[in-house]
Amino acid sequence: MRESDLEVLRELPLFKRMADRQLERLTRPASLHRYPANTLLIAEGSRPDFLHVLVEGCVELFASHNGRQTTIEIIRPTTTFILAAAILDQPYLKSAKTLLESRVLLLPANALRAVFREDADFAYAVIAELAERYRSVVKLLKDQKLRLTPERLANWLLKTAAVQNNTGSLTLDFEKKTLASLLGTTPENLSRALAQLETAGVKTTGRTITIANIEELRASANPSPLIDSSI
Amino acid sequence: MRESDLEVLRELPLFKRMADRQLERLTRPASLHRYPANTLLIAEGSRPDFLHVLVEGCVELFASHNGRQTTIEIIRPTTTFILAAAILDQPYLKSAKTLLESRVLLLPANALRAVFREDADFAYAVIAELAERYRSVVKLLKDQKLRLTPERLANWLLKTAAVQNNTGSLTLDFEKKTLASLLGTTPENLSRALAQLETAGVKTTGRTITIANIEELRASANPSPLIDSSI
DNA sequence: CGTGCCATTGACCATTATCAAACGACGTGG
DNA sequence: CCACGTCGTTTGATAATGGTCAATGGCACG
Repeated sequence: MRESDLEVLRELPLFKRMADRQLERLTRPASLHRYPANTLLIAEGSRPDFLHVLVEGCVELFASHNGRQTTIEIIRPTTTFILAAAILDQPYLKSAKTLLESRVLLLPANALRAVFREDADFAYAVIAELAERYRSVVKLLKDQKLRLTPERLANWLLKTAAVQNNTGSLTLDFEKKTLASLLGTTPENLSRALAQLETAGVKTTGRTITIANIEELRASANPSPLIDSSI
Repeated sequence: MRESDLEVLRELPLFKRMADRQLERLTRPASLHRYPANTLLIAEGSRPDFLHVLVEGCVELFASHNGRQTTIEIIRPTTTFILAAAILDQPYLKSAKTLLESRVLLLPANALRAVFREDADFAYAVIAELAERYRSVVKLLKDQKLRLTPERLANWLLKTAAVQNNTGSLTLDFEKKTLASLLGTTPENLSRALAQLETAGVKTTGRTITIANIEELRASANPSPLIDSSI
């Protein structure tokens, strides 16, 4: 592992306050990999050998059942993923694949489980991380059950535009069908939902979407901190 | 707090291995309450002062937005609820109300946060609990996004019948409209979904539902351990 | 310069929600 | 003990939402 990667790890809330000795114990057997876009990293149902940390790129978490498939989350650096499965040593509930060329750090799950039994600060960081993840999935479930597709889209646009820049424009760096699946709909209906939002000042040209008037869109999206906040 | 209630607490995975001294510190300021059915215990958006433990009865966790409302979970004894909010000291994402007369133990959230910083066993138990909760919400989200209403109902029936007894009959102890909301549909459509499952041997009389042939229902429900298992 | 896949559009169908009405269980008060 | 009202459930009719199928155009990549 390169020194610069170790620094990246140190920046994560999960590892920020960890004792040097413990961090070394975790990172010594770790390895950093580079994957091209559209590489399957994890297959739903398999056993978790590693905690994954996305260092660079973009990863989609998705699940399949009965011939259907849905996107659960899209992960950005720097984030750990599939923490719960690694901790419990239970089969992955989601598959993971790269959407862009990505660098991923693999930390052996057994080292992880050993370390947080000995490092109270780390144990607390894991608690905080899991609690936040829990809340974010609850928000996804509320979004799905309490909103119609155009509302989900409008709120997603507001959130994403706010993260990318604050000028009210955003650019997708993955396919629209992936966004459709994330929103719980089909590519066809995403197209229609985007067309429908034109009346609220949303203009789509290829992968770039501009929001003419953020306040106007916000009024129709009706965002709620109990569904849309990142915390 | 009565001695018998303390024993109940000790049975929970969360408190099983906790040091006596720490448990006492947590339970000294705790209080046990009895609530009639249909009592609001927690309002979405408010601040978490207590970790709740359902000791007896039945509690519904639900969320509202934009005039809509949906049930997230139905909790049975003995279970803690709204753990993540209490740990992070963040606003509740869900409301909670009793569906039956219930007894609920309230543990002050600040005592909770103090204790798991000092008791490694407890910290680990919290980690395991949160990881399991996280996985169970992911399963709910998959259920919602990957299945149609009759499939969700069929799988819910199989799970619930297995928990209640193994004879293939089950009795609801709450209203059908609550089940409808849990399944992400309306009472009208739940009625129709139940009628539809009659062809698979499901017979509804009032609040009692009998499954003539479990294997036949299972074939049409297509359950998956990655969505339906309780672990 | 094809070939293949994504995105869009239109037509159609499936699923689900809403509205309305009727029925029945339950509890209250006469 | 019965009449009545309330509310949950069911059923039917209708509307809205979303999914599927098919066709087209565009763009990237070989």
